[in-house]
Amino acid sequence: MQLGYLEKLVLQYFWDTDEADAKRVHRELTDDSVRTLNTIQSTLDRLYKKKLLIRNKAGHAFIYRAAMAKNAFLAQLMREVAADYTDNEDTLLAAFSSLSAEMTETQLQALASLIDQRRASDKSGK
Amino acid sequence: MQLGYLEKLVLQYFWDTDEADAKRVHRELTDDSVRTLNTIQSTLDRLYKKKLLIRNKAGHAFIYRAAMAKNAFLAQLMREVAADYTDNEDTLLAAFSSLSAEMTETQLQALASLIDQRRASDKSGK
DNA sequence: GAAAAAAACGATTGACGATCGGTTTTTTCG
DNA sequence: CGAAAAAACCGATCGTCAATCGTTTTTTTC
Repeated sequence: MQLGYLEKLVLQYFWDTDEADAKRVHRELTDDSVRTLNTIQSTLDRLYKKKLLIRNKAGHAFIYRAAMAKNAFLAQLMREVAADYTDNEDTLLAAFSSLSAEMTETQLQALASLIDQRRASDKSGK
Repeated sequence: MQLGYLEKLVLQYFWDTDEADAKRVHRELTDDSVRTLNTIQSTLDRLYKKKLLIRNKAGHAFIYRAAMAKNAFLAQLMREVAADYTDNEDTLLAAFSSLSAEMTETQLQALASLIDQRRASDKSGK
């Protein structure tokens, strides 16, 4: 999923803000009037068509909100990236391996405990 | 680092093949004559300018080779992606967290041991 | 030095994001 | 209801960038 500058900006906006209509996004995201409301509208529509935003017609205008959590999106994105360069199925591990190759001991430690946590909660949550 | 279809294809080629000149890449990567040697040359040049390929003039022609290992490249790519959507500095952890959220217990286990390994070798290697 | 090979230059085409102007549809309200 | 305001929709333009080659220039090689 390849996004442009403004698309990223708007998407990030919705990770901080629960929901908003075009007008609000425009007001809160664009300092002066560098961009028309129309531009924001187009961007919202593009993001909607890409399934990155959800929208509901609330009376008059569309109210948008993020279709998925930031973390889920990041994960998807990274899986895509990895898949783009790796034939085999276990992309995820390959990706992790690549990344961990450049982590410091401290980071590795943090990561290890993060994994422990996840595993523990998976077990109890099941 | 945004790459096009052919660029990816060529880059992957160099992860399998130590070195090659344009002619060889063309011969081995393009079935019929869907593409001109010239097209390959342009692509090689673009990848070179993007620092993804190294080249040396060996007598007559340029000999290209991958500038970095596949894993290092993947890692860089993912760090970029993560940085694109995360303000804070600890992008790497955020990325990992996102990805691990969708891993199975088995994968988590594999990852955990992978990390142990890395930490162990870091310690002994120092 | 002339032919052959490779590199460099640059033009064209096709995607796609950003940006709006204009038009149509929907709402609102006096 | 009917007009004005708001929002959605349509589609055009511009900029960037990959893909693809033709052409020209530079190097090599005999």
